[in-house]
Amino acid sequence: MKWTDLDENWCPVARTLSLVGDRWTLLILRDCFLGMSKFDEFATSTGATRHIVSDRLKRLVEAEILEKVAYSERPKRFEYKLTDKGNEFGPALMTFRDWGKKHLPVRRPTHA
Amino acid sequence: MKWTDLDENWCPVARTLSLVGDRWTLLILRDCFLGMSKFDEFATSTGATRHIVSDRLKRLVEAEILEKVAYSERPKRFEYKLTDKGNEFGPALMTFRDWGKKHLPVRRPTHA
DNA sequence: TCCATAAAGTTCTTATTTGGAACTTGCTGC
DNA sequence: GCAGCAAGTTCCAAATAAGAACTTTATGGA
Repeated sequence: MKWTDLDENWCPVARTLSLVGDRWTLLILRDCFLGMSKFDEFATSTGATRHIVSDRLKRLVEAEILEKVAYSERPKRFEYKLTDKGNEFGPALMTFRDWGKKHLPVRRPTHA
Repeated sequence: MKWTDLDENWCPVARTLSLVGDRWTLLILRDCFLGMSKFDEFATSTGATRHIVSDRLKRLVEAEILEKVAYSERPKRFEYKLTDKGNEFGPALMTFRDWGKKHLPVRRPTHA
């Protein structure tokens, strides 16, 4: 079964997962909430390959979770901004954050 | 980059994703909250292959999100129960559910 | 002029994960 | 002793992801 097949599933959790249910997508969204908006920022911050970043941003724009807006003509440069729909996903990431903070503490500190 | 490399990441969202950040894992957890507990229930309900179900359950048990308990000796049969740690993940699934209900309505009704 | 750098992607090849189906094991009941 | 169930495992083919290099459009020097 392909995960895009979940998009008409009876369960709203499954439908949500069909769209954002993979780690790279969710990490990119986290970065959006941290204020990032550019392609290379996402690539560097998440550690995903440029290929993946490209693919996931495309999906997110298609789903109207992000909006692609030009911040420079010549050379054409774009940034990605959360739409209202995207912003409303914030609480979900906060539950992930809280659960992670409580149940998955870091053993060895990471230096920034 | 492999997603298990995220488990010591500075970001609690990333650490959470390293553990549960894929659609099958999250669907299995959804099923647990719906009261399911057996291998075949997960396989049927999620549509994941038995291979995947086996792998994900192993991970979840290892992470102490689920607990594998025998409900029958001879033949040995097991069920998977949410631990306290697992139960506390409930709010995350609820935010997914709520977001899905609001932003991803089903177009054509699925007949149960 | 020529070279370096930057952003935002795309392309390529190789490795890893999935998908799908069949097989296994230990028992129960007919 | 054959069929069926539950809980997996094994196998191979197909899909996805990883990693690095390349492209395009433009700016800032030396």
